[in-house]
Amino acid sequence: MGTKERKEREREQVKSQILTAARELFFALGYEATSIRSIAEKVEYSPGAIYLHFKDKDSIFHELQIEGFHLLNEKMAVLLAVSDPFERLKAMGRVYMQFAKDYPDYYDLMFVIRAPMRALEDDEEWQAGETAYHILIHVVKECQSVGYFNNVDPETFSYYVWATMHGIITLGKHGRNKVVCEASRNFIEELAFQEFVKMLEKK
Amino acid sequence: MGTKERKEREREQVKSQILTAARELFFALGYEATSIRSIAEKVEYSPGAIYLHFKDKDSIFHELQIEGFHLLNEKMAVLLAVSDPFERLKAMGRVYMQFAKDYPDYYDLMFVIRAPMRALEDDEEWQAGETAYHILIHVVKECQSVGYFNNVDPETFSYYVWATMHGIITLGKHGRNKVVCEASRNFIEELAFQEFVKMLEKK
DNA sequence: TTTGATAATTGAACAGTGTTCAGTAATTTT
DNA sequence: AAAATTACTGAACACTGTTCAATTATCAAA
Repeated sequence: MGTKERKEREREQVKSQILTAARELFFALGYEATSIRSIAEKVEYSPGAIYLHFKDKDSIFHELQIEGFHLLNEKMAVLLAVSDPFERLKAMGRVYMQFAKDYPDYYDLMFVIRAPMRALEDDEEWQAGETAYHILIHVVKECQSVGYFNNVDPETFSYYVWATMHGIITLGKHGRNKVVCEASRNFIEELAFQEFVKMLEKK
Repeated sequence: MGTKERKEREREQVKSQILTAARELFFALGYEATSIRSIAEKVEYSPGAIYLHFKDKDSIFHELQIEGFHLLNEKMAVLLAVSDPFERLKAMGRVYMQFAKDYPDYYDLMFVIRAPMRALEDDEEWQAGETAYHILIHVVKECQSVGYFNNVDPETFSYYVWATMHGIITLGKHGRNKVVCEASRNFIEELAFQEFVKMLEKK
């Protein structure tokens, strides 16, 4: 009697439907504006039914967050094609920036929005989130082995590199600074990135 | 017949009371958790009365945001005591970082939270927000005049410097990355800042 | 096939949010 | 004292996330 297995499958399917609806609404309306009720309506269930598959709103977006990390890791795969360590580091910056530009909502969920992060404490799934950072540390170490970044702790330096990229990505995005108008944002971010690369080259 | 002036004064006073209540609640509970109703209760008015003095919730926090900018500008005053341009630039970074640490809620309101920023579009009061950035550009130019940062556009470079500081400040704060646990956050941010300073020194 | 148990689903309710507005109360002017 | 102006209230609206008793559907055993 494989009815139990089938039920299990059906449950997974419903859960996946909810997740799909949540994803679409999230990309269209953002985190705050995506309500449980709107998700429920999209999958044609009652609001209460959502809570049969997810503990709360956060845990829905936690899954989307994990998706984001996996997607970022996939994007990082192109780095394998770059053999020179420093070139690879630069390419990594490019990929990271492009990811933030292509999926601003994922980026917010992963690195800006406070709420859903709680959910991934003491969680092995966080490995997905760690990976990119570990790759960064690895690449930095490789750079050191070919003469870059001497007399520097690779972990600290990696964190600094990450922070810089994060700053370039988020400074103009949130709280439109007027200093940089919407139109020229991409441009100045690109320039800031190039500035950063120039700095790295001289080390 | 100074009744009109008195009424005006009374209105200002009530507005200031509301602002004070909002500020206290905001620092105690954060932006989201500070409700119009809780503000109203604190000043012993009905919720509707708030809207006699402020257009909406955003415009209340807009005023607090301006406060934050003014406070930051005040903190920047110590820079006048530093004569060497590069030392002044470093001190500016320190002040900015300390401000973010001392008043994290102000910082969020000013540079992270999306919502209240809308309110200060086409607003002369934004000058308060511009000031610090203009000081930064000025200091960078001074640094250039004594041999630092050659062959670099000062505005772009300033933006890059700002973005780096912003990144160092915000990366660990939002979405506790687990990569850096709560306890060691201050430490790694300090190290990242020092790393940045080292980079700048070599330019 | 009917019964009893189990699982799935609902929809109303709770306590909260920002915001509006008709109605009331206080104040000032005539 | 009456009229006009201003200040203020509090109920209501349309939302939010979340819970839970009641209902319905599904399935295993008799």
